[in-house]
Amino acid sequence: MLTINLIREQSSFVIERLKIKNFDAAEIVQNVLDLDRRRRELQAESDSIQAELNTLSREIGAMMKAGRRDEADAARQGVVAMKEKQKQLSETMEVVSDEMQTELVRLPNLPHALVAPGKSADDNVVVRSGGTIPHLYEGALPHWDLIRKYDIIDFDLGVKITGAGFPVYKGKGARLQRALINFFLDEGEKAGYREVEPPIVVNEESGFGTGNLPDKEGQMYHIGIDNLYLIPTAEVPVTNIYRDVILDAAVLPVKNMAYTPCFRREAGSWGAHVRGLNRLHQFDKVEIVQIAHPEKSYESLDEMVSHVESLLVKLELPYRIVRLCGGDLSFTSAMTYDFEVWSVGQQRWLEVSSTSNFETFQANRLRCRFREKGARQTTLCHTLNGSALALPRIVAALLENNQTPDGIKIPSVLAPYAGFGMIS
RNA sequence: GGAGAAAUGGCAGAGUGGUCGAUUGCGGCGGUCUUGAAAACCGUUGUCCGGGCGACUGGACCGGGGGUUCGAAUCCCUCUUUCUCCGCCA
Repeated sequence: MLTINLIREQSSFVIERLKIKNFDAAEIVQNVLDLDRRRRELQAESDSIQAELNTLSREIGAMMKAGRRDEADAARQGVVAMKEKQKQLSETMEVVSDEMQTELVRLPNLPHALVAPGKSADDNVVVRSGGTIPHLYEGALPHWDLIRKYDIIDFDLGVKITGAGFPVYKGKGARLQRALINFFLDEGEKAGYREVEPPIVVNEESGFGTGNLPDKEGQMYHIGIDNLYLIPTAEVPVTNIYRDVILDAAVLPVKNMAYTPCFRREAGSWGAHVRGLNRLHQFDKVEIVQIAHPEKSYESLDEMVSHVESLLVKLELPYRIVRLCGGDLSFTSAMTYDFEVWSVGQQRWLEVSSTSNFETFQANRLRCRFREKGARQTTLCHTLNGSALALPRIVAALLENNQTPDGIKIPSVLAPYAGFGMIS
């Protein structure tokens, strides 16, 4: 959520910047400004009547104490009408304030100045690439055939137990999952992230804090009886640790990471390009999250990008890093780098990580602030997060890219974690 | 799931209808003293929303929401959470 101050002071800038996201903000901004003005008028009036009431109440108290009953009773009569008026004003103010909030929440985050204009993923900017793309050998298979051949991931079994998009990992397939999770967590720890294990169901307020509610309501599994949501990413519980928190500037940046399963309904997004492990309803992911000083948050973003990149290098996967253009940027993000690995079996890039700076957009919803030493004022933090990494597409790429006629080779960095060097 | 008790500022813990944003202690910050530190002493120390260039100033907040009252941390209703006992249980 954008701050009301920004809109008050720089409304035309807001409208201009949002054009990069192909978002026409003019009408909403105008509504917000009107409602904000009205809200402040109502508050001024309501507050002054309340101040008067408070004074009168104190006087009545003094009269009672002094035993002047008659005067007190007379004063009491006069207060009733004022009370009614005040009540109406404050109720109206509530309504106006809620309306303003509703409008404000509809505005996406402003893209950073470096974000290029653009309509779709085609306009994203490749900033770096690495690794070598392996050549297909005769008889090479896409991963959905490889997992059958070696009997390591079973989609049919998942359908039986739950439904489509909930695979069962078996034997070395399950072991490989665990190896990747441990490898990612160990690497994260070396990079200074504290591991946390958060709840994987969250309440409404947490969903709102990170911007998943109300915007992406349909993407999450909802447990109606308890009004809780299955997390689509560890970002939600981990970032919400810092909801309603005022941090000491000296502790920034705060770095946390978590492994969790993630649940996504993916309503209406099925098709030929999402076969196999490409898109699942449940998958595993290690997420890194930083709470940063506003002046240092892009340093944090760079550091996170380097960290994610180092994982791909160690896994010996061919990758590229793209900076999303305005049209591809999410509602909440100011800048996002996507990481893609080359899938030799499918002959295309697969997104395996999305690493973003949300600046104050989430922090404003979360009321996550910090204070400089000795300062009285609090300031909104910047929040960032990134996948480091999401498992399924990494597994897909590992299987496809490392297949040989004799089996699938496990990258040397993973072998000690997996306990085997080959799936055959 | 049943019965009971509780929820107050960073923490501990007073306050049961009137000037209480809230006694006090600890912690934090600033200072005096000291070669330095500790101790001691003095001062200061919540958040949010308005108004004002500013000094400053109005309002709200004692778990959340609602009610009674001229006036609520204090009384009533409701929800949530925590603790104790019982039941069930990984």
